[in-house]
Amino acid sequence: MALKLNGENGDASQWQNSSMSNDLSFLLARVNADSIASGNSALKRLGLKARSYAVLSLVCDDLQPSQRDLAEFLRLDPSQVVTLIDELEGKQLVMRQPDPSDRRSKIVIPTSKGHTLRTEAEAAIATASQQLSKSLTAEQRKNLASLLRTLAFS
Amino acid sequence: MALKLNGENGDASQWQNSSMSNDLSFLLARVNADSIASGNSALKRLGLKARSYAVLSLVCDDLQPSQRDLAEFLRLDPSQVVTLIDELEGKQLVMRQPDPSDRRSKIVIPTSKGHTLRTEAEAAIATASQQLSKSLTAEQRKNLASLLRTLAFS
DNA sequence: TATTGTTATACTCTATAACTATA
DNA sequence: TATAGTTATAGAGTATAACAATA
Repeated sequence: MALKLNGENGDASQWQNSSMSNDLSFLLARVNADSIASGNSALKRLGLKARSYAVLSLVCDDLQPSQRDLAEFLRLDPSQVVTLIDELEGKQLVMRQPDPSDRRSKIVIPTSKGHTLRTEAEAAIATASQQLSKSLTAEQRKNLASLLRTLAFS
Repeated sequence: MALKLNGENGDASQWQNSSMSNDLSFLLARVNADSIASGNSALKRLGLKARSYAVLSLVCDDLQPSQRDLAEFLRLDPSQVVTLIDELEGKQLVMRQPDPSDRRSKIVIPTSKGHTLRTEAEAAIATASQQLSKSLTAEQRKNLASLLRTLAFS
């Protein structure tokens, strides 16, 4: 074997010489893969995934988003949002409500059950996120979130 | 419509009040989605995608990885690596070479055509990455890469 | 005519199990 | 018995086009 790999992250000292370790898109992809895996794992017992948690969480803020709004914000196709809302509505976590000012559009609002589950899910995600970024100091974590937020909303 | 959205990133001032804008996993997912889209777009004319570029780039470093090594590093299933190497080999960008010390294993090495394309692809990705992170200063960009590297290799 | 939600569909990505050849 | 690569297959995720209702 050309490369000796140890542990779940392999032999970092070998790979850190690779050109990819300076590649922002690669680093994002790899860290995101780990993040989704840890998120899905943490949310499993609640019957949610990273994706459905994001929708539920957004709906539970007081933004009253339409399905279109959710699609744009979460970088999803509108048809995917249909499926996600179907799921959450089937579990009585959210409800579709026609927008009085535009009857084509449907506003998504949370149920009390949805609010409750969201609170639990938020805690589960916080723990998973803490675990994921345990190699960073609290300040570094804040800094990382701030930089990503700038990229996300620029 | 409950939320007014303008431009490709929507109305940031509205969404930045949402709970998700503090959620590391969400921020990673969204920025990664933009990164893959811009990467794929930049690589399209070269017949590559973000994924195949990562493999080619790694192979073009002098690490002589086995397919197993690539799978572990890129967080891919070994069967996915088969497909990726098949593609790259079909385009004569890389070659499979049996490992003399373990004939079960195959080392992947670049062709000169592979090296050439990798150089072009590297430039394309650099431009796309620059574009993606144009809202950050050079120092912030370095800082972001450093933080992500810590997470990726911790 | 354009847009929202919806459905259907196909395409990509990812995960699993089984097979072969080696160790 | 265990591991690397391979194959087949199914499941999840994503993208596209078309349709009904509404603007």
